Amino acid sequence: MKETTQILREKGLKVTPQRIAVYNMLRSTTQHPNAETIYKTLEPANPTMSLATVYKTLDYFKQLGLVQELNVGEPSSRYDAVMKCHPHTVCTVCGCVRDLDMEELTELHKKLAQQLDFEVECEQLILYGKCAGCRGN
Amino acid sequence: MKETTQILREKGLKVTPQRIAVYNMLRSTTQHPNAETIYKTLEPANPTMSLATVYKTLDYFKQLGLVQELNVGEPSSRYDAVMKCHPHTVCTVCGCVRDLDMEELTELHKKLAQQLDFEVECEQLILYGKCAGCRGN
DNA sequence: TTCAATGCAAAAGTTTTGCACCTCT
DNA sequence: AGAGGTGCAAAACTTTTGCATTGAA
Repeated sequence: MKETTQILREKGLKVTPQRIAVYNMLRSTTQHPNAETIYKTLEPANPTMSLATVYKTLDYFKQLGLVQELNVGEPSSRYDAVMKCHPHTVCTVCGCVRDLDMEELTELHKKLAQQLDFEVECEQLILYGKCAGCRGN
Repeated sequence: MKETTQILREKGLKVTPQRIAVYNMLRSTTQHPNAETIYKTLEPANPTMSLATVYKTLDYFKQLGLVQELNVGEPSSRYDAVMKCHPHTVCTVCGCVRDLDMEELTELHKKLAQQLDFEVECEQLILYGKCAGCRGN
């Protein structure tokens, strides 16, 4: 996996501990955390970090194509370092968000969209329901 | 089309001019307005209406299954009186939100989700891109 | 050294809440 | 008459912004 430092530099960003921390966290989790969660997770190890910087950092990352923002209907946005448009599941009980990875969808949707006179740039499918864990209880 | 008054009554809601106005508006538009837009649209004809009431009304409607909330990544939520889970297109230029209606998707997604140990209750597909109008310019 | 990033605090925007008054039933 | 709804204002919450200080190059 490419060094975080190198990736930031390639995007023309100054490399700061805060930016490294945010990007590393997003790369190493599949949980799609929101800004608040990112802040609370990183704060113990980076005591000077501020929430405003997390927001500013996420905004830069988003504009430079390092992360994507994901809104599943909660009040706050989640963030994902996987840049490819892809479907998600959202558990209606615990709220967990998971990735799906299915090529089939993409092809089908593009074909369908062609019939609609709408030029698809990105697609997001969200399946709301109960995850395996919450169904068991 | 069923009377708005009757529908509200069946849900156990008191029938007020504000509730009638909000529900009628949502039923008669395909634009998926947000609370602010609903308020501004209705305010001229209902001068005493307040934004807080629009929010409270939408919240009741949502919980009683009269409308669904739709979040396409904007800061504010949009609302739709079509209750069936269905896909949308979002124009990245003008921001317009349109419904798609394609049965195919539902079937495919349910089949795919079965493989995932995830019980699908509702699905939302959002295609981001350029609408016909914005592509022309 | 210089320019950009950070952190703080204040502000902005959306949504919720408390409460006195009003209105539907 | 009574339960519940409305409107107003204040509050809550997420996100953005301004600015003085700090830090990367």
